[in-house]
Amino acid sequence: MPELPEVETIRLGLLSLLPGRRIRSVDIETAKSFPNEPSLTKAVFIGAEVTAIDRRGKGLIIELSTGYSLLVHLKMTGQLVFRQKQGDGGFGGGHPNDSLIGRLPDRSTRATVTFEDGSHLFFNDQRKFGWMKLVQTDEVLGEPFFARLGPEIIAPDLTFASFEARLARRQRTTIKAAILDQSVVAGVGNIYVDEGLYAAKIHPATQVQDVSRPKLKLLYEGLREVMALSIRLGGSSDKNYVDAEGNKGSYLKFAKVFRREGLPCERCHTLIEKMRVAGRGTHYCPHCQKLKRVLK
DNA sequence: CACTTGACCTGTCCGC
DNA sequence: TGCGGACAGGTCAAGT
Repeated sequence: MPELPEVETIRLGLLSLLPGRRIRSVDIETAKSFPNEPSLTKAVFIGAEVTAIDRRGKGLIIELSTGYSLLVHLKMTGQLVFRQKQGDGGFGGGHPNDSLIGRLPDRSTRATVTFEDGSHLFFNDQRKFGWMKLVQTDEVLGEPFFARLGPEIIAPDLTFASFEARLARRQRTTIKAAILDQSVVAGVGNIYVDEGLYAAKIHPATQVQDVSRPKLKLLYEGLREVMALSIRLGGSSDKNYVDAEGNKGSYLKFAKVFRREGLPCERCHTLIEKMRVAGRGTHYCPHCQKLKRVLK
């Protein structure tokens, strides 16, 4: 899915589009994608006004005037796309190559929210891993997904000392697996963990306990910089990701290793390689990111 | 307990 | 062209 920068880009888009709009109806095509009881949906969703849009880790929180919030997790292939009117093609904005999708709803549309003014919010999700669910606003952070999350990797008050201390809970696994663990820090996924490890010159399969303190500091700084840059660029569009208006993000043009296997490293010109770490496709420079093991 | 591996789905791409 | 298998931005339950 969308990782933190993609979800944040969607949040910013929705923030300029949804607050103040009142929900007229919802059309659920795939029950798995929006499994709330119809009676609850009718009571707290239909007729509600959107009051705020928040984000925690890779999860979105659409706050409603009824004291409930619509939580959304896009997982791997989810999209939340707003259209003023049904049938808008999405190709008319002057950026014809920036849109991945045409008329909506389409084959991957799992639910459609219609507002009083006739505009729509489409929840598309090819693989059906994503979900939307209604929860009382004051209980959102107690939801299992949110309750487990560590601090935001981009939080201004996340210090290096805190980052290091949280990683210490995962000494005997790979640094890549530890960073992907959302309970350690929230928001980093498979693209940005590879980019951050490249920035810090750490081999992704290094045991956490074998990463030196200076390198850990570089990783902390690298992850935060990469996230900030990607938010500025509207995120990464590899396949499915689009923002709230259906447009792609451009971060991948600046990626140093992700999906660049076989291409030269910008630092040393060694060819980028791909391997499997923590069950995920992993991109790295075999020269800049050497595997080091501390023998005891 | 800490850690790893499948499962959840659909679609696409690659080798035979 | 068809078919099988691997793989895809994420989590979670069930294994060891």
